[in-house]
Amino acid sequence: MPKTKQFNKDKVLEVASDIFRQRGYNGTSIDEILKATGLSRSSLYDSFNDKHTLYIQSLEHYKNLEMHRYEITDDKKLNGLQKIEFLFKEVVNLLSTHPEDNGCLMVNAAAEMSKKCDKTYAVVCNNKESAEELFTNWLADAQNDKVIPADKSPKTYSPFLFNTLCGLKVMSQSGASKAELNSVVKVTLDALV
Amino acid sequence: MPKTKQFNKDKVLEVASDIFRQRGYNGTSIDEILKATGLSRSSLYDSFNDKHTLYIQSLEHYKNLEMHRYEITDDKKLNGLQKIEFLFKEVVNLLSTHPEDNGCLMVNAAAEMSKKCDKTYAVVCNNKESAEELFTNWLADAQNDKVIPADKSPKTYSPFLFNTLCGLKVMSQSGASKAELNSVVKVTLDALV
DNA sequence: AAAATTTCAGAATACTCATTCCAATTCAGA
DNA sequence: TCTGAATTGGAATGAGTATTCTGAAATTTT
Repeated sequence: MPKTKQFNKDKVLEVASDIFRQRGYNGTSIDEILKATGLSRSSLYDSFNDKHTLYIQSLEHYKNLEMHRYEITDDKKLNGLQKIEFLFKEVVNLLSTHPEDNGCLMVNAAAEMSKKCDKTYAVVCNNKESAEELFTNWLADAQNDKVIPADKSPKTYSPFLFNTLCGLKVMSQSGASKAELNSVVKVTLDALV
Repeated sequence: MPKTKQFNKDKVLEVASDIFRQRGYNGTSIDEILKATGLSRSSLYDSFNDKHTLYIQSLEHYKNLEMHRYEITDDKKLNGLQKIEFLFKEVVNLLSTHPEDNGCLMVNAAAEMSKKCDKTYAVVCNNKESAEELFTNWLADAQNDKVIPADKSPKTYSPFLFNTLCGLKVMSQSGASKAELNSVVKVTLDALV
């Protein structure tokens, strides 16, 4: 009997997370999200409760999407080190392809909200752990394949890789050129071998 | 004949930059700044024009202060590599001493405003260049003192160091422990030798 | 002490924002 | 086709915002 939902919740989160990414939590108005999603005010509040809930769900959606993009690298026939290299090249390409629109919602959320909102903090921490876990696995693979030395413990090098990744996202907002980002990646990868 | 200013502009910028650091540009209201500085509304608008101008001046003030803190390292009787190490240890201490209040205005500004405001972008870029210049000098010193190999070009390693620095500031907002930050620093420094 | 000129307090203005609410619309199932 | 529950558009609400303005208070120099 009920009328069916006229919109797809994931699509809405997709659009919303992109606006939050560009404009931040405090810089985004509900009206902007309504316009971008085409949703009615009532539908939005009915489905997502309030702006803050929508933000947290957008964060989670973004995190899942980004991690999924990263994990796709696993399907490629590459050794662990090559996977790491592939991921970093992809990130650099993404960051430098659209210089005017290349922020990262996770980094922005860490900067803007992490200290003010426990739920944001939880997602941000969770994202860090997931990414580091991925790196840890790839580093271990690389060791098994003897492409990186056995004494370079995956557990200590994975935070280093994640740190570089976060750095790149800030650098790209600070006027760094693609060449510079690539050079940072090269030095980082050299540190592994 | 005129009444003298009842407040010190630098002190106001000090307080304002700290609030902007904690709450971001869009998250900060003029009223909060008035309360924290004790200034009257009229005095603030008389001295700083508007919120946006105050923000840019706060950014510049913060940048100068941070760079000054970094440059103090130059006074110590250390070789280039030791100076780099000292700076990173200081940053890690600062980041982990007040876990609940350890953001960096420059990183936050890069995330929140860099793409939306040319003046913010200019300060953020300028900060990057100043920091990298400092690192370049220290790396060159270290090469002269033969503590790092001659083939590690300061020009390519200084962006790497700045990248690590930015990463640390994001990591500390993402639940990284002091031990983890230190470990990132150790790997970074190992990459230099 | 008076004058000159700034500082200051706070009311007033003119938004913008998140959220609520209600009436009108829509549509799956009987 | 009719019905009932959900969806929807958009007006209404109420709080918060940056900024302006006016007149009173303050203070240094003459």
